[in-house]
Amino acid sequence: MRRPDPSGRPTIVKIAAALDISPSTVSRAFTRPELLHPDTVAAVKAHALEVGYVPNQLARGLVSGRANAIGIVLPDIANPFFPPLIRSIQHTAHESGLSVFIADSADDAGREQELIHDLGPQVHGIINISSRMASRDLQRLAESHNIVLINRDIADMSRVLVDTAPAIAQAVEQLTALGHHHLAYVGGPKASWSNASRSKAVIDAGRRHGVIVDTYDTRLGSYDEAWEATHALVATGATAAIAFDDVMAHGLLNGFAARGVRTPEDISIVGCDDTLATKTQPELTTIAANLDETARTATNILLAHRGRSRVAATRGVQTAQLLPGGSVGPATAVAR
Amino acid sequence: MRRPDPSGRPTIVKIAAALDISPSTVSRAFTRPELLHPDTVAAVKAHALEVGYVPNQLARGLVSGRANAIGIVLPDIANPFFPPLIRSIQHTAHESGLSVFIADSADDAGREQELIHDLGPQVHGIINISSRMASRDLQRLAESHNIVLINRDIADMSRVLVDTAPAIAQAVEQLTALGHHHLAYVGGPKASWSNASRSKAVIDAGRRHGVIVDTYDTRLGSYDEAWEATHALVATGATAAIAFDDVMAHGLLNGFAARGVRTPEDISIVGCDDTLATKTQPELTTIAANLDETARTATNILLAHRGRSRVAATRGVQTAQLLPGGSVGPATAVAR
DNA sequence: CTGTGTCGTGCAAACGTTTGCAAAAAGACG
DNA sequence: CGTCTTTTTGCAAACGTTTGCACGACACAG
Repeated sequence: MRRPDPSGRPTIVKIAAALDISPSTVSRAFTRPELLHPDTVAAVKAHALEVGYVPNQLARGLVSGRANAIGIVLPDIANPFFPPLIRSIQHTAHESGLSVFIADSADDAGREQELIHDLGPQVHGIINISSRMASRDLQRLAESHNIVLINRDIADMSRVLVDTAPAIAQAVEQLTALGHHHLAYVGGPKASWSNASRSKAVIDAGRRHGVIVDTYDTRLGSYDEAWEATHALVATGATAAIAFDDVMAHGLLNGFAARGVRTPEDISIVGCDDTLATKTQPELTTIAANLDETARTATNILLAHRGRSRVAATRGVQTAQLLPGGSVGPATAVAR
Repeated sequence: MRRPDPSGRPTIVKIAAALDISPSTVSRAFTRPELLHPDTVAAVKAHALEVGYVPNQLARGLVSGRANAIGIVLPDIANPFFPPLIRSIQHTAHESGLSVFIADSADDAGREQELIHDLGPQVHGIINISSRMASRDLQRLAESHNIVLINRDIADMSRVLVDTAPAIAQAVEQLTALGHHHLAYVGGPKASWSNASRSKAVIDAGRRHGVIVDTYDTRLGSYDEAWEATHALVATGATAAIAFDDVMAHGLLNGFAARGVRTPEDISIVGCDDTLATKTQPELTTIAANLDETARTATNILLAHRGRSRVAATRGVQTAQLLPGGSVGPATAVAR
């Protein structure tokens, strides 16, 4: 057969030959050293280091049935909410010797499904963040894949959720106390669980405090859409806006500013996810949880089941906190 | 041996058995359909679709010597410069049926080396963005790996560079024409080629136009460092600042604002990379290239050599453009 | 008909590991 | 020193593909 480069990468077999022992022994020196004589392990490791041996994960995964890798599937890498999660997942996985695939579905549920499907055989499992897929499609995929969801709540599937409801309730309460009687929720991506859950939290809290809550839906939840929404918002008389995330809050901030509406004097703004809160002027009041922990939890759910056939359904909840900034102030009369 | 689930994923062998043909034929139906009778191909594909067959990339990569995957290694996923590149690389790779590994080195050259080393056997090649490694270490790695660098210029290695020098020269010229005689360059990450090259471009252009150029070095090139730098900057009498990137430009903008220095009335600011230019107030004047194309070029260099043993050294250059915003204005006398 | 191609398919080896089982070596004990 | 354990090692099969080679079938020319 093909012999690409005769002196290719060192393999277990070559090391075994050089040391005049069996390949199994070399293999075990790395995977089950406690089974071997310490001297043997030392000799193997020394030689391996010398020749620069790196275990071939493909062969490893092939025989053991599952690769030493996990996948991340998400709607849009460029959304600042995701990169910190990715980083944290990758670091956690790396500690266990796993590599990480990344796949961006461009906000397309069909593509998302395809990516999970294609990634399936080469990974131990997949962390699917802010999935846009239909629940039944996810459940079907979960029959043949280890899937852990982040910010998507589906019964019988493993998931880690950031619960923003308490902090949103707190924000609404504070706004009410400051004299705001008319709030607006500026919504994010349609198919997003986070959006549905935040929207509901604002409406519920508004109802409890007897204030008006308008809801502005957007398609993608982008900065530009939020910017544009300010046009409609100024006309309603709302004195405070809660945005789906910080990117949109930022869009509101700048959109209002462009229309001569000052924050927080004329309008109060609350963001979410703390992706750029301290970088705006004024600094955003926002709502956020510890994403590092969210990511680690999700990754560990996946890793806990290495070897086991199926990941048992788990539900992890992370509670977000209200982080006061300078974008909230007392209500004032506004042109309506 | 281990038989985890008797009726596991469909394989080529099972399909072959079901259709009463040889596994080779099934394999060829996917990889070399032109060798087969069209009817055979159709039958195989139909059956494969029905049972939900997905080729096992591990086995595939094992026998063919290289995996159907590439890796991305970079210093910090959370830096907004990278995600668009990642997305573009992943999409391009996906079109060729390749998956993408992501690895974040946390700005640590040692870790970067380790990640490339570990990823090596499971990928066809690695795109190393803004590498922090020493040149000789990279060159040594390149002996045993297909590596394409982005924003790192090393002879005899494949690389794609964003050339900001012409646009920086143009910016300096414009600033000079507006009466600025004292510029500052606020530098980014120490080990970054982009930083070295931008710094040099500012200094060279300043010299040509006979203006003073101060250089402020930072360790990481962060927003906060830029913010802090404004303290020192206001004392020097510089009337314009060119920042390593938009994140730092943003830090300058807000840092100056906090000190009562207005942009562009009191200070002009030029950013780089166009990661958030339109989202600041005023909008940043910035310098940027088409990252999509950069990413695609790098990916294609890697893909062009599938099967070939080694990727030939290539040098691609993308020229960045000056994008006028509202953060540059005429020079005014400033307290010095 | 026989010889020569061409096309479609099958055989079997190989890729680099892991791992169940069994054999060999080394200690323990009387 | 035998015998019995325990520790350490080796053998060989298996994972799911790809691919060099060869064989059979069929077509067409001579």
